Amino acid sequence: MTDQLVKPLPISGFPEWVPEVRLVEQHWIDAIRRKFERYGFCSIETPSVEALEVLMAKGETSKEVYTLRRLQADADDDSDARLGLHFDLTVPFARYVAGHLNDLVFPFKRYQIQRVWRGERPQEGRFREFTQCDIDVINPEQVSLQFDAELPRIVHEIMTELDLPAWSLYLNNRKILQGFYEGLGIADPIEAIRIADKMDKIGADGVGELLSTQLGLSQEQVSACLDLARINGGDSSIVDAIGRLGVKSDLLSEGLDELAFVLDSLSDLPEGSVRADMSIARGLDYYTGTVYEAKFLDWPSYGSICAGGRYENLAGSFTKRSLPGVGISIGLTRIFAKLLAEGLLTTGASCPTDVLVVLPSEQRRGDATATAAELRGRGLNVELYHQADKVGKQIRYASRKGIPYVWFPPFDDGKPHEVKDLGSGEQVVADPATWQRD
RNA sequence: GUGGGUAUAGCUCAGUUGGCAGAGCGCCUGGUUGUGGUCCAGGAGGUCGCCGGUUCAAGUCCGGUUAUCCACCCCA
Repeated sequence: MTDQLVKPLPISGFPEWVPEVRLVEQHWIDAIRRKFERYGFCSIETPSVEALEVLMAKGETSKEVYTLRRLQADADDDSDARLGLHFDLTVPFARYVAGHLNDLVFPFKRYQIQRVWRGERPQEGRFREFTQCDIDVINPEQVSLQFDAELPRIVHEIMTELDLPAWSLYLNNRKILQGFYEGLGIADPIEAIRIADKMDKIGADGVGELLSTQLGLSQEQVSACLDLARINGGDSSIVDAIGRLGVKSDLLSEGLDELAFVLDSLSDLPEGSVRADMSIARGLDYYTGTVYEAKFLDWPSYGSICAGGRYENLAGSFTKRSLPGVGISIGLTRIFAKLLAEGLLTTGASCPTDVLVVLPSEQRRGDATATAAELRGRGLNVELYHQADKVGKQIRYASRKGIPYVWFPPFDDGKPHEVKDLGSGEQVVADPATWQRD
């Protein structure tokens, strides 16, 4: 027992915002949601926890999963022990689809905006709790390649609407990488892909070094890999460039066809917003075709602000039906936090209130309450100042919260209502039944 | 998990070779009568992260511990 104060420290990696910042974040979420719905994606929400075996179904991410346990659980009670907080929205989505096969209409297009948790060391742009905005399309047997192009288009429209600093969406296709590496006779293409993905981090020399020391590749193989990784461009002409490297495999040409299709489909987007880049691989091993990764141009090492790709059978662990899909995720928290840190967010009011109704005196409370109610009835967000403080203090309250208008009910019988515009300082006679804000 | 930095007021930080705890911003009050922002005056607010050691004396030096930040790993 103690009556000492607990320091109200924020928890590292678990961001929270002051009201005026949160208001901006809510507007972002609204904009993202509207755009997802504009393309016909429907919303689902899955529980924050999944069975550990679901979370572990793909990849070995066990170390970053937070597990659930009651503080006072009996020693022999492990009923919750098999639950973990989800670390992304794709795996829960796959489980959801597999579990609701009979209730869903396919191709199933869903969006999901939820928090996820990862037990990693927090850093700039790296959080332990953050919000992802996912869209995925999933369909039995096959998903049209059109979706591979539609998803980046949606993301492009959202990022444009949010007016983000310069960014680019990088595109690749796992089939190209895997086919190319197999065509080179590399035994472990998956591991080679993983190493190649570090290109922007450790550079071509570093990647070459790892490829030769860890995978034992020959000098020719290494230089071929690096030649491939160096190829990038905004249109399908890069397909020819890759072809000129002289490696042949069926998988490779399949990947090249797909990539060319996606690039051609997006050719109307502004120059540079979508680029193919052979050094992009994505760490997650369930991607099998198109992969996406977006970054800020000014802060390339900040990490990806958006990522996704195509997977042939993500739900394979949950059902025998073949359920390929393609999806993309916007890293809302990562993007938002960066803009906040760079001072690039324009914040306004800290509350949604349009009008503060002044309480002139305790005797006038009835009038003031009625005035507030009338304004609310006309669709305005209105709060009544509940203490008969000095008028200056009441105005100051409105001013500090960013409330644009202060309403003065009559201070004496027979006097008119007045409304003050805090932006201009102007104060005019007004009728609560007809007043319109500018 | 590995390596390095930091820890002083609500926030951002100063604090000399060890000698009584500071600034800016923010907050509260006042500058008469029914009006915010600017300006002026006043005020509140700190076991100097925590535990131990050296010393007449520790925010300052030493050891430990915790938190935090950065890099690695990995990723939105």
